Amino acid sequence: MATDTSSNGAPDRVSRIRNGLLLAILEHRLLPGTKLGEDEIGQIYDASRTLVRAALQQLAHEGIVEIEKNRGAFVASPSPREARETFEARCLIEGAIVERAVAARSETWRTRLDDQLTAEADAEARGDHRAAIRLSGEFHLLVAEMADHELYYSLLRELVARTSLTILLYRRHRVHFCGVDHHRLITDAIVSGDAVRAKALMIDHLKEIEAELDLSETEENSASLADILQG
Amino acid sequence: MATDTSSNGAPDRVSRIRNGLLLAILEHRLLPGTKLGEDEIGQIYDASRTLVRAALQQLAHEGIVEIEKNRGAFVASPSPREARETFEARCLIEGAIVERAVAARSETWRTRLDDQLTAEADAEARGDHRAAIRLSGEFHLLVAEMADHELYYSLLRELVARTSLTILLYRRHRVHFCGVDHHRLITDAIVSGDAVRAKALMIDHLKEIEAELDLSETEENSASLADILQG
DNA sequence: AACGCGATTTTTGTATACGATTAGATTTAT
DNA sequence: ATAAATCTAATCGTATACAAAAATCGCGTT
Repeated sequence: MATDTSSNGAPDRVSRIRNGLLLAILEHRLLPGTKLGEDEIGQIYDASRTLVRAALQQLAHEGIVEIEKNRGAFVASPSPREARETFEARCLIEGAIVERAVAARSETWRTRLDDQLTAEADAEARGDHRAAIRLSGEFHLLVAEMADHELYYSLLRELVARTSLTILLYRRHRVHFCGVDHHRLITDAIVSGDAVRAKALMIDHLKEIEAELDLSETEENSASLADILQG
Repeated sequence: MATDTSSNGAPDRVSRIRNGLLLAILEHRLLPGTKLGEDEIGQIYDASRTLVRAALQQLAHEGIVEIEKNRGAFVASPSPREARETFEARCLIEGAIVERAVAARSETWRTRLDDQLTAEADAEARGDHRAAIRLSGEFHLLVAEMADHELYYSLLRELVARTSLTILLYRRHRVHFCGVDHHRLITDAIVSGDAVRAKALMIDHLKEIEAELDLSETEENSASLADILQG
């Protein structure tokens, strides 16, 4: 399941840059709002600004990076509204995905899901938060891969990345139960063929993550600033 | 509801190129498979290849243009599989959209929907197929705008564009009932507040369009070519 | 010491140049 | 005459150069 644009084996240079940045964002090594200077990135990956720009524009279209005209690219900071919309879309799409995943269940997939859960548990057990947060997203993508629906898969990949940023910005408590146990339950329902239960569990799982966030409207800072200082 | 990337009033040059190409594709003036040479487009819009490339890459990410390495950009030709996935995704997303649209109904929106239907009927009446096909898609986008969900809106915009290409490639009969009457029924259900009926009508409408297409697997041309010539 | 203004430096936007790849035409050999 | 091979023209991939905008710093004023 290559993430490169062109499906030939050649991992073109812009995909290398894109994937490097994406991984750093997904693992929370690059935080929302971080400036992504073209020259700076170019030096790191030994590429010209032309290629860096292409990579940044791809990420911008995926909603993971924001480009401000004449100011440059930054790691995106989804607004509370965008966050809510992302979760709503995920419930909708992942609901459809699990139904398809149940239909596609097999021994092979059971093994892959098990391996995934093991990897997640391992990362959490040894306190590797960066791997844990990344693997947590990868579970959802694995289910999407099962569903054998290219469009749903690519949509979800973007949504998962945005969710990662959202959690970082809005979570209430420092630690976040990445939900390996939830993932376990969902997996059980899928492999046992219980589509209704699997769907319900998946949606509950997503809603629970959303509930752990504080998405109250901090109405666009600047506008409220006057009110706050007046009150 | 600007379609430009940067939401400031300045319609940057790459958006102009992008929108020009998109409109031509949506109105079926550019057909699937058409080569989109960088220099050629650059001369038309009086822009350098740098800007043209940016526009083409945007359209590629939206699935409306396909870029083949070292060969250039072409108007996309969705495969039957991609076509089916597009329709499935539209049913899912537009189902959610109409429910939200019903919740948002008002006199103002009733008027805008009416105007839209009038414009569609007009275009069909005077035989302006290009406008008709474009307006037909715009109806769905208007409902999405009602739903007040930025993410759903932008997803649907891509799906509608892909649908336009799909219809052109796979429709059975030359003429296609663009479905102003369907749109009328959906509108009635929305303004009357009948969410269940509106959703059912919308999904039926989409399934009917899909049913008018011939999406049988014509197995990837090249692979079958050998078989055909041997037989 | 704080603020505002202007020069300098950095960074982005766009065009263009050059090497690499592909497609098409012409030639050559079977 | 057909098919393979080679050459040529057109097109893409990438780097770089230059212009324009923004950010930074330093200076002088209050």
